[in-house]
Amino acid sequence: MKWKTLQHNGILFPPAYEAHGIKIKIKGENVDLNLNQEEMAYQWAKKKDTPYAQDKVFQKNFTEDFAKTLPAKFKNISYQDIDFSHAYKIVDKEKDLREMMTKEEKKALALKRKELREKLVQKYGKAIMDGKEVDVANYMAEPPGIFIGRGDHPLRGRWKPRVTAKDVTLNLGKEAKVPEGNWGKIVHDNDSMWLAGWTDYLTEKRKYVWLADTAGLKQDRDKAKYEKAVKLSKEIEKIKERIVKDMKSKDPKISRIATVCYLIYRTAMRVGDEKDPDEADTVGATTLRKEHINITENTIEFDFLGKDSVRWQETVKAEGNDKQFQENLKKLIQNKKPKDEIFEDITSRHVNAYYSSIVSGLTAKVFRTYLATTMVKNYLKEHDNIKGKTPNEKLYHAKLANLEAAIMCNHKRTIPKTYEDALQKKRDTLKNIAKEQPWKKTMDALKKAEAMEAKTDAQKKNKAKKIKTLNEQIKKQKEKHSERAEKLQLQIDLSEKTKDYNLGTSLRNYIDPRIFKAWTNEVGVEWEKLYTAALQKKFLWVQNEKVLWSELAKN
DNA sequence: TACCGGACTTAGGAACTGCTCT
DNA sequence: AGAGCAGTTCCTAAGTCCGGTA
Repeated sequence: MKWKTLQHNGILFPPAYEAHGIKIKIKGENVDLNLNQEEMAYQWAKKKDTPYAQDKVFQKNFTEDFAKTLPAKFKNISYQDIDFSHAYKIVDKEKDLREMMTKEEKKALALKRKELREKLVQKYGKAIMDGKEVDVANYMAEPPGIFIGRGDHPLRGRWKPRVTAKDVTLNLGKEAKVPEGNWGKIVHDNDSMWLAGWTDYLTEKRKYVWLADTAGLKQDRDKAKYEKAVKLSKEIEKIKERIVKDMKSKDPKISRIATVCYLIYRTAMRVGDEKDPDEADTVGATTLRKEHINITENTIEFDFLGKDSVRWQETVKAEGNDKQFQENLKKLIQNKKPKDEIFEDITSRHVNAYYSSIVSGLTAKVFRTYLATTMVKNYLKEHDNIKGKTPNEKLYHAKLANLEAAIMCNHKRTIPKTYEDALQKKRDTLKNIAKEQPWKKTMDALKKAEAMEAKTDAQKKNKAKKIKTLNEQIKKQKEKHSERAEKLQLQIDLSEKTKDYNLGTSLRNYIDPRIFKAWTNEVGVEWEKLYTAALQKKFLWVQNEKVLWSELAKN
């Protein structure tokens, strides 16, 4: 049971589509559009300048769904048959109007948006769970639109229809007042955390409305996740021994399971669950195929598409226990074809059953938490001559630790289009800063003061005072100048190092926040400088933890 | 064991905000 | 003061894990 009482105001639906008077032609013939069809055309037009619009599968999928809504004679049209030029014109015009708006108009519009949002949050953004007010995360139903998957998703370009109240199930306490609306179903499932849910027409996946990270229930679970990783770290030697032993097992199935488990422990790879055929072809540890690995004399090379079709390229040097691992892999792929799964009949269930037989509650994903957290802890431990450094250097240092975790978890990002230009600009600015001498004027004043004639005691005193003040001023100016240069230099360095890595995901989901909490306390830098306002709220539970770096650093 | 589907966590990129530098 | 952009939040897709049923 997760709660006793639960009250909320249901969910909000996106506004109905407003007609723009879009006209289209199919094979040269004018075709009238109803509101739904026009909405589809409008959404397509909004995508026209993105790479999606050039994607053949995207075009074909959209055209098919669009054709389904049209008269029978258009059933078999192809993308090239449709003339969207009027829709494109309308979208361009809207964009122009937005850009032509004056500062004041933009500001007024932003303010209006903000006010509306605040009003809606008042009504839908709060729930009362067990007598306490808690924030709701996503209280709005997903708007209709063109499905954009990641990688080669077979459904990309298809139309995701509008969700209405009758599609939605609300989860409320028995005592709660049912919010007004034509809801599909009301349930009182106090074993669940969701407030509302519906099944997505297109993907046939269940969608949910959840509480925000700030809710007590969420905080407890987040802490429990990191506690699991702590438990794993305490038992890691035992686990490793068992896996290494079982990799040599005579029972081929046990050996296979142990080999996948070693892979996960060694690389922080995801376990790799079963997938639907109408999803992008991505893999994890248990679903790796022969074509994804290459074994050389003393390495194992991995190259495959993982979650979100992010490429995972890694070379594992086979040393120590890795030798057995390498041997097992070699044997496993021996008589297989490139498309064959390396671990054949092994699934995530086998892996998790095996792990939890060693440590209760242990599953594959805990390894990613454990490995990312350990990475950060060890990096900070090994680079501990930091206390005398500036706050900028300390934070830079923490971010390098964060980067280690991101690399471990393979949190890659596409390099931003403006990356090179932005970096060059920073380099140029740094060069200019080096040339600047903002203390020069003060220096001149100092020289003048020094040359000043002073006869009486009062004059001498006055002169000395002036010289002292100017010297102090110069010192301050120089400090400020060098700090500015230092800050920019560190920024440049970090942006080069994190070029294609995304630090946010590991910070949010994998690194035990108590590590950075203890470390920032230890070295005297603000914890808040590492975590955004939203993350500070997510990790509110950390505030009640007594964490000492000296204790954490012991193991 | 195979398969299905529900519940919950993790994920990258788009959209937006607000801060810094000129 | 205003532009430009870095940092942050939002969005929702895509995973993990597990219970249930045949």
